[in-house]
Amino acid sequence: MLPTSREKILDVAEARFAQRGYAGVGLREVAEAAGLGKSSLFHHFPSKAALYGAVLDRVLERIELRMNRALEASRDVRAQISDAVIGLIDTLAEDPPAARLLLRTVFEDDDVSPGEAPELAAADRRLEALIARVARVITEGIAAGAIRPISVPDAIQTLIGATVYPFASGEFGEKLAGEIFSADAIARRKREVLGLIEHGWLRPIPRGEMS
Amino acid sequence: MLPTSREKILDVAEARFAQRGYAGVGLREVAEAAGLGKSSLFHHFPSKAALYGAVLDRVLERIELRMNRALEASRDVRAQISDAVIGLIDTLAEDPPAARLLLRTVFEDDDVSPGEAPELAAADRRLEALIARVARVITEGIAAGAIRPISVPDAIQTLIGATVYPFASGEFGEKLAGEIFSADAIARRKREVLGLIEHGWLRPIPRGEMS
DNA sequence: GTCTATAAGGGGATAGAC
DNA sequence: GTCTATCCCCTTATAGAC
Repeated sequence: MLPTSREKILDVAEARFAQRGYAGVGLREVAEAAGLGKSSLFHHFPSKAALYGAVLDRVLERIELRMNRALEASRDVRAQISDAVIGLIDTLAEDPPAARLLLRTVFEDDDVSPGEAPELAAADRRLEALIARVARVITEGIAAGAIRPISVPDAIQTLIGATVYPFASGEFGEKLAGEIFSADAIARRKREVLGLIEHGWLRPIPRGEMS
Repeated sequence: MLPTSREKILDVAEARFAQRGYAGVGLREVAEAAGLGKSSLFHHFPSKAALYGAVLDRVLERIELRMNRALEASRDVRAQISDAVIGLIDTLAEDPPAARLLLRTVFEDDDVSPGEAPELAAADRRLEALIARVARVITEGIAAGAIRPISVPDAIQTLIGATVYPFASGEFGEKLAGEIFSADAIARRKREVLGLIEHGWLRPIPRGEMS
């Protein structure tokens, strides 16, 4: 079960783009790591932007698959959100370059704008649909009284920051909190986000101790 | 009060590095935007890494100044954390490229490792001291019973993700939640983070409604 | 302190042989 | 589908005139 040439290229490119960014990666480097000459890359992908788009769309597809499963269930809103967070964290943990690639993509909106390649436009649509779905669930949760009346877009931004960023934080994160992708760190991240959503950080003030 | 040549260069470089990243920015672009020829840049900064380090250290200095003021006060731990969050958000809001520059720096640990230039090493030390200070406050808060027994490093990662990332999210963030640096958006971000710390997202279940 | 000129190398992308 | 060779542009950095 050797990977096809195309998948091998995508694997290599995902790791390189995540580590060094769009501008920092040369196609020569990608091609040779995949066992090809530089020019042969252009037979599989017509441009650097198209390659990046294909890498990005594949990552988003994996996340979409897992999160949609959590959000499809017609259960309690709390459980939907919890499972979506768990699904997102698990996907990011199984594909270490993914988190950094996603955040880099957000930052590099010049080089990887949807107009640069059709693959980038496809990834853009996929992400937009996923976010719309999460927004709908939170909005319904507020309407049903299960969630405080928070700002939904701001809540989604917090969710991204609290789940995606730590898995993208590399050496900095490891120095701060130890191995990022260890089973323990993954479990701690789930507890951190779920606990924060449910209770916040502060300890409830026991009855009779109100000042 | 025209900026000195050095400060003008730093202003231009901060904006460019934040927008396109370390590898994506050419010194020619920076020099000409600052009104110099490319080679003249090397008179002020001996290398690209040194310039980046100077930019980064200046950003961290501003953040340190504001956060230390919030953390120095010998008040209630809750107030220290709230004021530190508010100070961090205000600093990021007053210096729009800062958030993106900081997160890019975390990601680009290859190009901007402390060994590349003394300015980068200085920035590294500054950041380390700031984080240690925040960690101390949270740890004391837990010991005093004001904060739930959370993992301190994970809490700091969440704090970074929930405060820095949204101000770095650029076009993506604007599409999701509107203008990032409007007074309203800044106020909403403060409410979001402080509310999350204090209560979480979920609505407390009213008495007698426990299932 | 700024400039021109140059060095030495890498970038993305294309043409055409095999 | 992979290769070699090539095009043209940009990169960091240095040398030396003014």
